[in-house]
Amino acid sequence: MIDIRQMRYFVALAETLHFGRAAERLHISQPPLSRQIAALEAELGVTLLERNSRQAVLTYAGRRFLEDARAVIANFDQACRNARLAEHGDLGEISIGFMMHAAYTVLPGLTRRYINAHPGVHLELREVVPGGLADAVLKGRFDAAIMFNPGFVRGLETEIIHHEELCLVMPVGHPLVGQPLVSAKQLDGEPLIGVPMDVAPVLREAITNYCHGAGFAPSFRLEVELQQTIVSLVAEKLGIALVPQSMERLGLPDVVFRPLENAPVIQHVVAWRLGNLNPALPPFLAEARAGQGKDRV
Amino acid sequence: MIDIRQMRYFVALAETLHFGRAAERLHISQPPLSRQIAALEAELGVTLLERNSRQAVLTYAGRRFLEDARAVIANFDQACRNARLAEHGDLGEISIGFMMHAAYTVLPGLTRRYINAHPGVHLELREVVPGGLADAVLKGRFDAAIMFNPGFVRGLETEIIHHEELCLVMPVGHPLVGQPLVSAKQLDGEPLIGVPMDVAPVLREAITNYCHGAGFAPSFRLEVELQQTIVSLVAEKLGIALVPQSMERLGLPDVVFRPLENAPVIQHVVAWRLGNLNPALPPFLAEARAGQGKDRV
DNA sequence: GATCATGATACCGATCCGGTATGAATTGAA
DNA sequence: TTCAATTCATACCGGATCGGTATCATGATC
Repeated sequence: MIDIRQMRYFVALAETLHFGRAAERLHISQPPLSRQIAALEAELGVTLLERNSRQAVLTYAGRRFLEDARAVIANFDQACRNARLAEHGDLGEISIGFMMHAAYTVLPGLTRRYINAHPGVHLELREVVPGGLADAVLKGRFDAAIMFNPGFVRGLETEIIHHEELCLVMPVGHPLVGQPLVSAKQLDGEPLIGVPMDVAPVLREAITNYCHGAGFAPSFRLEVELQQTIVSLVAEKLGIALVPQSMERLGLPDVVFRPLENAPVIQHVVAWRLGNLNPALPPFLAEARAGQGKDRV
Repeated sequence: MIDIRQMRYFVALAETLHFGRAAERLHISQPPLSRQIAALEAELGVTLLERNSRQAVLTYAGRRFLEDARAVIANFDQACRNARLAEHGDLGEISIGFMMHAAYTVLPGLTRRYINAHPGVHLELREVVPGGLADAVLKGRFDAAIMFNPGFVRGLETEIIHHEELCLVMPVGHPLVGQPLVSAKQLDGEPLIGVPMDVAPVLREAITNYCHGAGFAPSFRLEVELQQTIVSLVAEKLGIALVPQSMERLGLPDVVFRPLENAPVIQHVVAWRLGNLNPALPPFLAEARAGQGKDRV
């Protein structure tokens, strides 16, 4: 059977057109080279070189085979290298699901560092609503997710990589704008805008608990999915809202942000399925940990 | 050293995930397969499959290596097939130079038949003025040429594949239009349009000889390179011309074609350099010969 | 706990590989 | 013309590798 080694021998010979020198380059002696080339030609049923005892010259078929053999050898070696890279997570693919809010916090820096450190890995980023993320990771839809901390979920590993306080956002002209620091009690009776329970349960619960701690139940007038939409609706004087601090960076006009007394802290975690063997995952998690603090805005 | 055979073994194993069945498919027994896979993993330094004695499952690196190995094996086999095809001229490339006039006679049918019969051959067609064609073939610029018969040229092989008579072309209203058959003598004194000597010496000489045979020297009023330009100029009443019969097919208006008494016969040949080893050449020459007669218009 | 299935290991004969020595053919110079 | 040199092919040998048979180790299943 024809062998990749015979191809290597042939390429060396075709590039030198001299059995002796080609053998030297291959670190073998000349007779085995002659024998392997003869065997290759016999097995192919094709004359690759004309030898007239003073020089060797490629036939047309030999010229063609030289081109093809070079490509085959390159692919072969690359395949072996790829296997080694893949084992250490330096080659492959990884899919990350993230809540859209992460696009304003940890995601940009994390992805930039990761693709720089692991250029061979194909990174698939998919933004989804936070509610279904844990389930998607457990089902294998994503290798990892960036989301609000869901607490303990069976089979799901999480690690906190970022945290930020919620703050109050109001339209300009709102009575509370005068306060440099707003307390929970002052929110009683204010119409709130927030995310639906099924979209971002963690965030919603944090707000609810904050209000309950002050002795009242929040009244949500409007529910929309995206944080930036919430801020826009606040600008339209449709209510006030508790949003992560980082939303201030959006720079939307006609709104004012104020810190809250004993503000609820919202945690971002990276989450992955216990037992996920994708070798590209540990390096990703390592980058996520390493970014703690750096990714703060 | 890692070997293409080990890749084949691995692919068979990865596709069955069962050492026994994979060995059966490979027509070997199970122990050598186990040994070769172990050797492959050792040489790669990579675990390709996890075996827990009840089933084997690919690792991530193994999955990657499977894809790569499939591609390598396909390329490898294709390279061997290509070598065999190339030897018989069924794969490769061939460059053909042709005088533009051939585009109205033998070339269309010839190229159609050739590419149908040898779909693996890349055919390069280049139209050039006939004058330099023999030289271009001798210098290796073309593997073959379609041209007027240049007679004997050292180192050049030729074979006649087509012949046609010259005829007279005149503008409508010319005195000779009344004649159903024109003799050479009647051309004496007529202003002629023809090709320059360096562009198509064979054609030019044939016309000159024809006139000399009738006892006069032709007077060329205009010289242009292309036959169809000649006919166009005839239509403009700038002179008359002797052109190959096939030019009548162009269907240019305001001109009349008339046969000549003892008309000069112009031969098309296929020409190639003696000793050209391009394996795609003999099949091309065979098609050129086979087309004799068929390519007549 | 016995049986069955599966892959790994041990060993053996045949084959293949590469090395050394040598032969055959052609070239170039004396 | 002849001799030396170069170059590739052939013959033969020891070692490595391959595949085959027999057998073992390990779980899973009943």
